[in-house]
Amino acid sequence: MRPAPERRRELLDTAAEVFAAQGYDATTVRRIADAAGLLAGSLYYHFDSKESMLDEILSGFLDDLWTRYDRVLAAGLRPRETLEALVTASFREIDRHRAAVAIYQKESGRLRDQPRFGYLADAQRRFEHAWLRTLESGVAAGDFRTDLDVRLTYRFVRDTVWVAASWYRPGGRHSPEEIARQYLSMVLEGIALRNGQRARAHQAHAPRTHEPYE
Amino acid sequence: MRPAPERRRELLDTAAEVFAAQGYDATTVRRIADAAGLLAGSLYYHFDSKESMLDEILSGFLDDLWTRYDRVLAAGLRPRETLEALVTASFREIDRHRAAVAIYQKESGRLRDQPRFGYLADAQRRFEHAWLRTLESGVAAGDFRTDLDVRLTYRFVRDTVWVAASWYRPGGRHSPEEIARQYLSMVLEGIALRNGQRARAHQAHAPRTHEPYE
Amino acid sequence: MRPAPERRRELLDTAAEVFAAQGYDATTVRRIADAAGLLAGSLYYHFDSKESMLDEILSGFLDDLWTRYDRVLAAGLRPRETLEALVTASFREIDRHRAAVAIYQKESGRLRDQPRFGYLADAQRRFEHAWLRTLESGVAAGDFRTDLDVRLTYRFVRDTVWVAASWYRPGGRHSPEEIARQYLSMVLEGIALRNGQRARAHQAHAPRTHEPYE
Amino acid sequence: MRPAPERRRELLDTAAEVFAAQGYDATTVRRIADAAGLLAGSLYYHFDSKESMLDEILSGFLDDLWTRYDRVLAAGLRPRETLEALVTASFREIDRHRAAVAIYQKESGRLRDQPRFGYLADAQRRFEHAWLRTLESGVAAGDFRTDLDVRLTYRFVRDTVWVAASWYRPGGRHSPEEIARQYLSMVLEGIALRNGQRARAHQAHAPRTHEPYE
DNA sequence: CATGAATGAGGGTTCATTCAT
DNA sequence: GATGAATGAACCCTCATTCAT
Repeated sequence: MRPAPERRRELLDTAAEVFAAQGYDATTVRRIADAAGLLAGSLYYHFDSKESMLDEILSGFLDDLWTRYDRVLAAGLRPRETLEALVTASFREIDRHRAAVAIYQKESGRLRDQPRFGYLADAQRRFEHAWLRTLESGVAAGDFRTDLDVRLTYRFVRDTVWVAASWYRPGGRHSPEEIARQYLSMVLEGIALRNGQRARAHQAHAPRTHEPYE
Repeated sequence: MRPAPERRRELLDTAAEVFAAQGYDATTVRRIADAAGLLAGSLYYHFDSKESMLDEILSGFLDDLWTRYDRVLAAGLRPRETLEALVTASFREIDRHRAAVAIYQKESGRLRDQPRFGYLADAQRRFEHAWLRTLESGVAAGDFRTDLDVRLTYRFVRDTVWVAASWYRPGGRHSPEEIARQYLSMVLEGIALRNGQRARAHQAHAPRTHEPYE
Repeated sequence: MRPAPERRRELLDTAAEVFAAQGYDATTVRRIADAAGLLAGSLYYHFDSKESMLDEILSGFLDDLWTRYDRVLAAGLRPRETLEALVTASFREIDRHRAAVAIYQKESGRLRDQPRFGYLADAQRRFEHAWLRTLESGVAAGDFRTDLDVRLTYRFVRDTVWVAASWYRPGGRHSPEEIARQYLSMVLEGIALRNGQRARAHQAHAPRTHEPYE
Repeated sequence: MRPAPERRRELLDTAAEVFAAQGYDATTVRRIADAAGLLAGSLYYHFDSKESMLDEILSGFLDDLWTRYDRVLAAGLRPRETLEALVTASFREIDRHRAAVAIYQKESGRLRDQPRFGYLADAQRRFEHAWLRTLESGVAAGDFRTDLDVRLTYRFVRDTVWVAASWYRPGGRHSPEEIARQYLSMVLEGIALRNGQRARAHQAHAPRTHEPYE
């Protein structure tokens, strides 16, 4: 078994694309091989199994994601800034790992229960913890509204961000940062127009002056 | 013919539950049969195929949904009220058809291309049209912010609502109306705290005095 | 279990028709039931199994056939007259039991080996014996050519007659007797034109003056 | 790609043998696989479906057959010689494609209606046309008797030849040419003994001096 | 590294048959 | 006599996986 990590990456990217488009179960190993330009059996020189491809795709994505999240969480920002930073990091991750995110969205619910994919449940717990802490300390700090159910808010923000992977196409009109900004504006300020909204809204569009993470 | 349609409904509900939990492709017909307490082959007395079960589940849900949406859209409400009504109707639909909504979320992307499921693409177009019109006339009427990309807003609102099906459990702590109210409050006002927020937020919780639709 | 032998016969005729058209294995019990205007399960009030229908159809036909053949064979005719009588009896049987004959042609080869259908092998042996004896004594008596392989001739005559069931339609242009006459003329005299042929051929068409059998 | 086509041919021959013995519908894919010495699923590496095996078997046979028939029909022989040549070609084809012919006999009636096997109906029409023309011009030329119904004669000759596939075993006592000769003798001259028959019959057995076709 | 051919487990589906009503 | 619903065995076919070349 030689190295050739680039070929591996290539094949993995192809697989991720097909998994994302067809769903993991509906994807045959042959379809991946077709897309990659070799025969089904040949994939087994590079990977142990179809499942291990999925595994590698998902864990690769989560590793990247946590690297960034951890940097944000360790930066000691104020709650609202933390939230903004996490959302922005998420959209950047969607940009880099679109297929993996889409797969994660669709399949993680069921995979979580299998021992091999236990790390998905772990990741979810860490997500929940990070977000809840951020929101709760934001409420305590007067950054966020106090009248909302925090769990509901958590789900709202979380889902709101990740589903974007289902329609986002890298290289499209909006950069990930631009999308993050608009999403943050909606999540934080709402979509309803109010007195003085225009001023605040304009702020939301203003170029960020610092980007402490990544 | 006697109580045939009820049995059909029973089996369909069981199937929907399993499809939602495992994904359509990962679900074997035997598993559905197990859950329903009969043998795999017996399902074919009631249905033509696994696919036709899926079809019936999805189209049943969409029919119900459009019945309600159409009532709302025909009511001649102001844009913001229309949006509130649509979101509320959606959460009620999630409450009644949780499994179907979850399936729709996960599978419709891929099914859309098959002739048999062409109605999924149609439905999506009608959704888009209804929502975009509501948002655009809301912007024109001064109900909604003018600085947001309308398509982005559309996706934001749409996804935000429907993903809820992935965690919602009927009969849980919050009624669909209660969840709708909190979501609407977040979507419309945002989660950030501002001057005078408390008053408005309180309003969001106030009991609705009229429910013109459904 | 009450009598109702007419219903039985009706159903059996329907079954025979479908078996003949589709082949026994390709015929589903449900198709027979459809054609007979009842539900598949209801057939089992009348018959033990699909196979027993087939059995009854085939043995019914063979019983009839042997009744006639035996009468012919017992009549003490000269070999050539015996042959003519057997062929004529066969075409009459094709007329009365067209479907059964067609089924017999297609399926008997395979059924013969099953214990339940052992009588098919018996029948074939009796056929062979009757025909070979007729042909051999015909050769000895100077009725038939001496230069032909008798077994080959037997197969030639036998098949030549029975395959007709595959295209024969009762109530068509030609009566069974008419067809028998033409076939006999071809089998006995050949299709080639020869000196004095016209006279003999005409004879073949002449009305039979006696019909000792049937 | 190396010796792939040979394996295909091997498997196809095996399948044809089993189809011929058991009937297409009564034959399970597994049985074919058993006879070929591999597992049922492995057949699908070589063929799309059970039906496509049948298709290939039948169309392969018909292609071969028409190649020979066309050569005969294009040779410009006299009607009687044409008939002799066609019958001889048929028996040679039975020798080479015994199983396929038997399958054709048993199944073509039902298959004809399926779009995929439409070529069976075409073939039948071409057969009919070729034979009828030969017989009719033979009648006109004084080769064949004028007192016979031509359609009946056509069926007589056609069936007479092809059913032989149900009992013929390649490598048996008689060569296909020998069988053809005896059949032709019976069909043309009849089996009845007549004045001067012996001379003509002897001719029928005489070695052919020329074989212009094949 | 890749191919071609095969394996073996299972999946969707069909269908003869049963039986309470 | 017939129906509606179910059984259970088997069938065709798919697909992840293996392995000699």
